[in-house]
Amino acid sequence: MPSKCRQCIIKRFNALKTLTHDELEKFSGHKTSLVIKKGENLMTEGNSINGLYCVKDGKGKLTKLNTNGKEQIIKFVKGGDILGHRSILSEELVGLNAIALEDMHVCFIPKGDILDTIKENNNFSLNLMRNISQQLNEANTSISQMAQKPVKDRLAETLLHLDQIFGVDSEGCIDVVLTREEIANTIGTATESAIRLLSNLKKDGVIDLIGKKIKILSKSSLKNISEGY
Amino acid sequence: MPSKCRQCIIKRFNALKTLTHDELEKFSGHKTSLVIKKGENLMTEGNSINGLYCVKDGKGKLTKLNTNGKEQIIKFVKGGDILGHRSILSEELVGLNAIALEDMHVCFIPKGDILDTIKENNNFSLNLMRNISQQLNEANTSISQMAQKPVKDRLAETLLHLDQIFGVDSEGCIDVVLTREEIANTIGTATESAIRLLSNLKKDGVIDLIGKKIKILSKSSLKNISEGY
DNA sequence: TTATAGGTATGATAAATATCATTATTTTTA
DNA sequence: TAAAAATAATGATATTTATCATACCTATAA
Repeated sequence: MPSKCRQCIIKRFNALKTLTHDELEKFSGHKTSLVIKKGENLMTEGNSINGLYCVKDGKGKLTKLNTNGKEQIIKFVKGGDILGHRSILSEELVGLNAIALEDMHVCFIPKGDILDTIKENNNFSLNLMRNISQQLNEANTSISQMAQKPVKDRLAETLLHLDQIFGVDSEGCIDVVLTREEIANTIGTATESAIRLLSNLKKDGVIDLIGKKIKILSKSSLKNISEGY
Repeated sequence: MPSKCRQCIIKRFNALKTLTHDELEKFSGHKTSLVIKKGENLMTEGNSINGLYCVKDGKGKLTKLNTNGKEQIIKFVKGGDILGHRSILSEELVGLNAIALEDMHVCFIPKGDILDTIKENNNFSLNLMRNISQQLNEANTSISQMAQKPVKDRLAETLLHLDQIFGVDSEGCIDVVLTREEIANTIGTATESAIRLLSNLKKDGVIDLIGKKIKILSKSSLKNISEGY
């Protein structure tokens, strides 16, 4: 049985925090809870959806398939993130794939409820807008880095970014499991190149590699590398 | 003397089209008209502003300065574009430089008026959100292309994009004057590489180079090249 | 357990791209 | 207008990155 939105801890971390008691009750009544198994798609490029997804827990990746068939990872998501905002603004199709990196719990809130709330609750609109706007800002930074930084710098940048998003586990490793290919698809390089550069960073004592897990040994070194030193 | 917002043709092309007669009158009364000379900054990375800019005419570029001091062009702007939305959503600093590629006429509308309108006019909010959301979508596509396409493909893509944004002049050339360095800073490559690739495209009869101006001779060829063929 | 597959690692080589150098051309300034 | 500065073009070379080949793990299933 799905829990109440009012009791959901996640609502504190996103635009939902501006909702009134009544608005939360309405969402609760209309929402659908779903489980996305590791490897499954929550959203698929080119499909249409009719509402917002609110991620309760689990980790995922947002990807784009290139004309050459290669996957580009655009962004990582986790609990508290809201997906599918484009569907409530226009009839346009979904632009990205959302794929679970581990089992995810997600709530789906239908478009109608969201649009009603946008009309009635000004703070909700502003928060949603702020969220999209911040994503745009991050995307712009990303464009600049992809265009101008060499692969080594982008890898360093990405490791710091993953650390910041997902934190570390009890062993001090970045708390997300990615294949080398996924790392390569994030920084935009060949898998072999990503592997080679990771090995170099390990040889230089900047990181440690424990199976697929990555442990950052020196953030300051990574920061320097990411800036070209 | 500044003209009335109500009479401004530009308002038809952006979120301002949703404004009521009274709202337009209010904007008219509070707005500032300004002229940005070629090469001058309308916004500067790291500064703060307190309102929205609405571009009446003229062309500009949005850029980001990298840690290595290199300019990355993120987006081109022209009449009808709205800049500075982040300033009305949060106190955060401007993330991009807006620089005039030719003399621009711009109106500045103070934050207060915009926020009032967002509260009162739901369609205005939705349109603004839609605008930002579309920019995010374009940015995501851009990340993917920067990360995965070779320079030649990105150049072809960019030429088609410039044609689409700015159209052509009476001679059939893309109607914007960019230096080779600016083209290089758009696609993320060295100026010499951009020059070389442009020369190749000319040799292959895909484009013509007339001074700084570029004339597309075969859109379909460019499209193919942009997709890796 | 052994086979099998998917992922990781590393070397050799090829291709793409940057850098440096030099000359031409255009634009700006005095 | 001539001189200076900025931009454009092109060659030679160095560096970065991709591709191909192969070997090595590690998890999973027969």
